[in-house]
Amino acid sequence: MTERTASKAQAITSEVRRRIVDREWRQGDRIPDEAELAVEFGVARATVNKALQLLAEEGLLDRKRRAGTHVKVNPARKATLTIPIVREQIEQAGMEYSHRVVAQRRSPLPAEVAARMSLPEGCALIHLRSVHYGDDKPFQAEDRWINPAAAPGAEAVDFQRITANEWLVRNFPWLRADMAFSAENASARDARLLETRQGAALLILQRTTFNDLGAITSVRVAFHPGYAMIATP
Amino acid sequence: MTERTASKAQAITSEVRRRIVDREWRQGDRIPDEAELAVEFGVARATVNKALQLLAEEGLLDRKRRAGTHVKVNPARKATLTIPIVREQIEQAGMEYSHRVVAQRRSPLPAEVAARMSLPEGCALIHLRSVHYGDDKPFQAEDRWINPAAAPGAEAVDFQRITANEWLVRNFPWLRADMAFSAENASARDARLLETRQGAALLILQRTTFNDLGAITSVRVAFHPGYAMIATP
DNA sequence: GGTCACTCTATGTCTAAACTTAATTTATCT
DNA sequence: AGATAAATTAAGTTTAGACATAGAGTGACC
Repeated sequence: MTERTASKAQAITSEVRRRIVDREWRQGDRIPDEAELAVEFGVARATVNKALQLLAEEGLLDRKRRAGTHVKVNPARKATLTIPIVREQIEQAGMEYSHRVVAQRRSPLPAEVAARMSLPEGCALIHLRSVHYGDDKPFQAEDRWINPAAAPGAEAVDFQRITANEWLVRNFPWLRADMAFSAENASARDARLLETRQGAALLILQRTTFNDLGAITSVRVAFHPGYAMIATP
Repeated sequence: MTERTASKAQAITSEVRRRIVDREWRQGDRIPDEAELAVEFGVARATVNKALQLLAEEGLLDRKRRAGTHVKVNPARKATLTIPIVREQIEQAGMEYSHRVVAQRRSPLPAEVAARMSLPEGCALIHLRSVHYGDDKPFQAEDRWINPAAAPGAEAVDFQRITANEWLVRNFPWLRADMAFSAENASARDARLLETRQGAALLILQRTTFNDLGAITSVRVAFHPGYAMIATP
């Protein structure tokens, strides 16, 4: 517990984590209860509680009333992905951002997208295809459907001036989102937009967001070949 | 605030989230301070604090001492990925799990992996290649390097009986992990192991874990074509 | 042996109060 | 005006105490 700037709760978190990593407390072991640890560390029980809840969220501990706190046997730990705004991501990498809207029109919703958005097939949404560039090299190609019923005002926006992502994120916070990563071989269109060869392996991010009015938008983002999405634990 | 089983803090979290989503509190707005909200909701300030900290972690609020709490302008929200144990994932999908160790031997570490593990190039680690099957269809192929210096006992384990992932996860909790998703065209070996065609787009998960003794393991997991990794917000 | 009700305990949650700290605002001085 | 110091504010953290609640353990009863 030799943290410097950390709070007491954080110091306890680190110390307990250390005991687990150093196997002083083995997988499956029951650890001392909050009251005992509070005495050991010389803090209030609420502080120990905060520390242990953190580790439970992290996936290292199992906590149950009356049964006590146990070190997880199979710590299925989590990784968090921060999905940044493309422009910020590119600018942060020291490149110059630009983007191009390839197509913007009202179109009937294809079945596959309709299912993801829980909307009837064929209903007319805004369909937007655009490419984002860093230093004029294609960075990602997005294929997006926007539901004006959940995002009123979307019809009137000029998505050449502000990207759809930015406009939506700034104006329509979502309540729920579905998200999935996969890989696809570049189609002829993907290859053309990303200036790569057809068949190249592309990382695909598929995301649909909802507010209380229904699906806001569903987007398929294709990253340029070789791109890696970093996750932090 | 009409939650049923929720705690007061959670009820406040939901209510504040609703006000943001419904744009009663717009992006950039300063919201009432903790003391005011405590009065409005009839709870202690600590309870409001807990609720707002949750929303700040969620990425919806910006909180600064003295400056107050503001609705984030660009809510760059996070998604969490739970990396499950393959066997559990396959069994949960109702399939029968099996796996095959393709190769297990001590080999000198290639430069690329050495860099990821912060170990000297050419130092001899355990190199393991295996394939995991669901109902005898290849599900993922892994290429793993294990550092016995950080995971003592690894040399003696029979990875045919227990998968490396399970053994490591059960015995060596990590402190830090690097993780990245990308897409690659299947190499001849990938194609053979995953029973697909060469060049098929594969989702690749690259992960390296560390404890206080250094890098434990570095693994490249190639998923079968078409696999999608789901993230929850 | 199995079922039921009861007890007990460790965690979950909340409160009121106090103190700490970062950051802004205001006042003061040059 | 500009720089510097002091006051103020809102969040951050901790505490002691209280009560709620899930769920494991116990024992009575059939």
